[in-house]
Amino acid sequence: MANSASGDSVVDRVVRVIEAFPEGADALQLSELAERSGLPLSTTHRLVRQLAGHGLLELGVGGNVRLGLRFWELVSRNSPALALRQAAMPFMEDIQQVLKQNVNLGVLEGWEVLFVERLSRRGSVANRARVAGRMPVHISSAGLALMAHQPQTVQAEYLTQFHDPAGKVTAGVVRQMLAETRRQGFAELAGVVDPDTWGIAVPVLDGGKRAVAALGVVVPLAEVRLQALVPALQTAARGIARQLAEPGGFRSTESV
Amino acid sequence: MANSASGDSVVDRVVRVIEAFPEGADALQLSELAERSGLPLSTTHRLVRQLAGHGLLELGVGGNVRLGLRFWELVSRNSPALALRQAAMPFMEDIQQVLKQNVNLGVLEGWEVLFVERLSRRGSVANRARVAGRMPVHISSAGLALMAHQPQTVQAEYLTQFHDPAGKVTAGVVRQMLAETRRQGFAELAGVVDPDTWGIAVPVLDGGKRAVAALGVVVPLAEVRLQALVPALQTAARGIARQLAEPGGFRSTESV
DNA sequence: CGGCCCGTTTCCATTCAATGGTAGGGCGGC
DNA sequence: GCCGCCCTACCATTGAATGGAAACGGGCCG
Repeated sequence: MANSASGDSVVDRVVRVIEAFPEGADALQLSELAERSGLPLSTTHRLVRQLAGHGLLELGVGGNVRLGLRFWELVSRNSPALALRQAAMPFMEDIQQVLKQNVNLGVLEGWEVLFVERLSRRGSVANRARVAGRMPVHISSAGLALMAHQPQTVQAEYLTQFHDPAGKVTAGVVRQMLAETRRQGFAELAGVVDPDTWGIAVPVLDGGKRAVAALGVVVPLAEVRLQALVPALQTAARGIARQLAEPGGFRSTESV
Repeated sequence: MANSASGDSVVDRVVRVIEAFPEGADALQLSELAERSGLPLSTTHRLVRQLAGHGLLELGVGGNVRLGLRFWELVSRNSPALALRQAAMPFMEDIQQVLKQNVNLGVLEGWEVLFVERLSRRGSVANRARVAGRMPVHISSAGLALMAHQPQTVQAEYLTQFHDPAGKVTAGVVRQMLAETRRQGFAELAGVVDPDTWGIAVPVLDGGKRAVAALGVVVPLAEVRLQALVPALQTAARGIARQLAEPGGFRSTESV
């Protein structure tokens, strides 16, 4: 009953608060935030007020809280995500204008794909990928493209821990999909994400042939022209890779 | 010589650290970060390690620090910036395809414009606006469009505090520009940002005729066809406004 | 090869900021 | 009008945050 009954530091708690915002929710009640973050109401209240004081959170009328523009600004302006995005955007737009369909760009984060950018025209087919959203590796073409071009050790580790909550897919199946993806140089996933759509993705490779990102499209199942599509994607991916190689470009996560 | 010699809380310090990243810098030395944030080295080191533990920062090889993808993810996925962007993107792409030039989207933050999105084709003219970057209100067409459609009280307050560091522009001149912008319904700025470019922007108005964002383009000074351009922008701006009005849409900053 | 310099990392006694239970206030619903 | 819910404010307690100092590491120069 003193400094932190739960034994975590102030930083931990701030992170808890930020992480408590569920994806897609724009505003939360203070009490709800407290519950979600697992912190006492008093503590949450104090932290929120402090963060709001810096503009990182914005306080609405009745104690409702949302993330502030300032926070987005601070974090975005130096994020590797932005650098990657900037390098890729022109190529993504080219692809999109030719195909008139969804284009997306993802990176590997944990054992999931994190989508950094998505272009979708009105009228294009549904696309589950959301900007700053995640998807499991094994049910997204971008995920397969990324994982198939990771070092063997990483792939092995991924397959070891792999577990499908639905219990439908086994690690063996995923291994085969990865092998096939690697062999082809691109990933395809028909009707998995959505019954009527086809996902296709190619890796963006760095100097060491490691995938730092994946460039993908989602097209209607009917009109798939792989012969035209894949080369276009691969060309774009090379362009992105070249752009990244330039000074100040994006480097993949090289943690300690 | 105990808890915070400088009298600021842990939250304050975390913010200081994040803010210490200068725009565009992808990695910082720990010592540099400590100096920039004005914190003792030990403290900076401890905070950085904690944040890195949560993936918000990433530690490079020799104590160099950068923002983590996870941070971008957490902050982006619920940011009003993303909501606004999502509503605006399709319209921005339309505009861009017709004009083949830069399109940008900004909001008012403090007394500056914060650019939330920018589309730029290769080959289009230079554009100072960077995503998550800022520009002064009075030297950006987006800024004028935004400020000209704020409540009178806000405009008055802005003009009162206005001060051009270069000393060239007076508040009176800005007032006139705002009036002209308001009269016309769009802002134009020729050769100010860049000598050979023309910036044009229109406000995205909410129900109360208040500008929540500004949609702008940057075109070469030579080929300006206002008659075609402005209506196109205004149409797009209305489309964005309509999209925002939908449930879950972007609401402008309504602080306490 | 050795010494030096510079930056990162670890250690630890001091102390005040963080904590959170409790109480007050305001709004809406029954 | 009464009750319940939620935000806000208060305040004694105490352990987490602090930062100077020293150890560590590695790259450069003499």
